[in-house]
Amino acid sequence: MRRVAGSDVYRQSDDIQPKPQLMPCFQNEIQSYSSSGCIDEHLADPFNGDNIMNSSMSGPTSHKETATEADDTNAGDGKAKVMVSDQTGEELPSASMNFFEVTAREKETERFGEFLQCLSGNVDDHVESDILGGTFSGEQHHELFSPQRYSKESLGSHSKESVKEADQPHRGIRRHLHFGTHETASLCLPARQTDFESLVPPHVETRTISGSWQARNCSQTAKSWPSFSPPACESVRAAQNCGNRAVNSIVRSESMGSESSKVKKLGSNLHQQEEKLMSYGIPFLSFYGEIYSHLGYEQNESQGSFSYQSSGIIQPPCDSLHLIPYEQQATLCKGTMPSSEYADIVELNQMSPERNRKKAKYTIKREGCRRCKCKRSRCLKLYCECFAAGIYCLDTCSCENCFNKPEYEETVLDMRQVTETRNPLAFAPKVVTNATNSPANMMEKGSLMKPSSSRHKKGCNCKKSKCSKKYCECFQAGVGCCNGCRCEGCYNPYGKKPETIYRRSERWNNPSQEQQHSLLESPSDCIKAERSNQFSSTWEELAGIGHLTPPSHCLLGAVASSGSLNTTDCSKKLAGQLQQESSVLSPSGYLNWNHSPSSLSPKLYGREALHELCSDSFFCDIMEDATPETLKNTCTPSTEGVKSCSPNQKWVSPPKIRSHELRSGSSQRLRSGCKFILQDLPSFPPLTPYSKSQAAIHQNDGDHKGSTGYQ
DNA sequence: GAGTTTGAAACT
DNA sequence: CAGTTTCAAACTC
Repeated sequence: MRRVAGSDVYRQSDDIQPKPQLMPCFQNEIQSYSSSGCIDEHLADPFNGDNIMNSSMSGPTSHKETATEADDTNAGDGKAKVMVSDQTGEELPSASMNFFEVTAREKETERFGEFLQCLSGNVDDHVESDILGGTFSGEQHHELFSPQRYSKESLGSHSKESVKEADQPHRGIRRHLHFGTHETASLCLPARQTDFESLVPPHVETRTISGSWQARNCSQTAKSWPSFSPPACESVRAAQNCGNRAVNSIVRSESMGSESSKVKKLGSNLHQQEEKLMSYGIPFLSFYGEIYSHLGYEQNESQGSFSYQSSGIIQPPCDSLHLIPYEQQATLCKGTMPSSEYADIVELNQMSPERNRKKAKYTIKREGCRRCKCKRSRCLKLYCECFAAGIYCLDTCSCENCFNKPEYEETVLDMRQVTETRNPLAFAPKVVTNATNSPANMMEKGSLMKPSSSRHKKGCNCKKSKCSKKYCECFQAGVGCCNGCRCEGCYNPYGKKPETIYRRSERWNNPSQEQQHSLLESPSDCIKAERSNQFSSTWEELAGIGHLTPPSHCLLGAVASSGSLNTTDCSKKLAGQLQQESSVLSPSGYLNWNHSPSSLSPKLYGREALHELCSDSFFCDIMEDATPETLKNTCTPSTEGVKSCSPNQKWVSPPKIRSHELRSGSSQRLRSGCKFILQDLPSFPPLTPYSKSQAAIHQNDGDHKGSTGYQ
């Protein structure tokens, strides 16, 4: 019997019923200002119920109808029940929604004025007074520690609070800043986007913020929402987006036009305020990031450069889709080119003029219509490109019964959690990129943006497409197939799957390994043996460092990569060594960290995750070219040129480690793995200055000792 | 635009 | 963990 369409979604998430949230989203506003070109519109535009409904219920799907219905209802009694029906006509549990009432709207407008005031220089007053004054009440404290509740309240009950707090002018903002102040102490950034959204009054769309949940999550430690590595943090995809930007720059420059100066101005102001906020540990990134990304785009695209001019606090938005405003998601999504659209562009440059034209037409066509078209998944499963990418669906999507919208934030978050429970790396970047790519490498194989050493994290499993069509994830991502792929008859133009597994094993330069492999009869045996050997350890040992900030994450990754170490002791030793090495690798203390901190939450990462993270493609193939010369010269014996453990190799590791490694047949592989992890994890934008980060780590260590951090 | 193919994701 | 089903994108016509 055929299952009722979409029923699984509800089965899975009985508690995850769509929870329409009425707070209009800033992101939508950004989206609209971009098109209209003026952010001031939002500031000046008084509360507009229609807008709210339209924005919160926007979408090409049935929600629009729902919105209309709700709006009508709203006109009657100020409340609306949104009945969301799925395809089968089955009525979803409705969510009763309290809409903002007129007085509340006015107050919210006032609050937004305060918000703006904060942005223009008074933020620290609020924060400081709270910090110094110790104004945490028990209730507030509870709220701070109850993201779930807070999240609901921040939206569902926001209107009530608006009224209730109407005569407490600063409370709204201050209360939310408490979050930040508290975090200053605990370094637990808000676990929900709504926490930060709450900084923005309801009539200001926070969709930019909420839509970039991944952005904020990137700034979070592992304690917070676990899912973030979305393409948001997907450096490769971001790189593709950079490519997209090149294509879309004209569009954007036209759409933004003279308004860019306003955005710049606001961005500048925000930058200043962010620095203040950041000094208190308040995550201002999301909001700022959106603005900044606008600036970045404009600046760099006009210069024809893909590089970003960092503020010094935030790394190039180019590195992460999450920093791309919702509007720009739309723009990008017009060519969302999840993976290889950019490759199409690259391809354009290489093709004959005639084919170029044809391809260009194709690309443009795709740019105009690209987004998901989900019908049954409600955009809450990985089938959905948007969901999988960690972004909300846009109006440009053609999906039906879409719940991947800011107004269903909790549903989305819950589903992400469910998805991550199933596969902790579900939202991790599908393509891992060598962080050390030189421009030359970037140009290699005709790929402008796609480093030659990029590999699909998991590898494809193509049977019929020969990896030469977009059915193939590797091809789609514009990367070559690797040993991690299980494809058959690979003909990936970006790089065929290496012929034998054994050849790869030689790279480990481990005599014992080679010997071991020589005993294996088939490639599959090699795979199994190698994998089991490589990844026999688990991350349980590492549970204590899951919430550490990048440098420690690096260590975590490095240790994790040392899968062949089977004893905790060894891991500890290695950790010690790696800690030293890490300082070499990244003087700044910011090691490239590709996966979201939350994604690396030890609780979620078991053997499987480790296995996946350290998949062959992730590990083996890139290793050679992933290692920078400095490392090769110092502690990397794992080049082709060094077939075995050379006594002449100069190791930078402490003698005790070396002695251990000399005893260990997998020492070199370990090192290689470690280096690889350290190097290849895509850049994770340092969200705070190093000094702050270090202080944070220090503080965090104290605060979180004995805690796995993740909840 | 409809129908088919394909392979990932989800499910059993 | 393997086999099956579901799903949506990619592709073809």
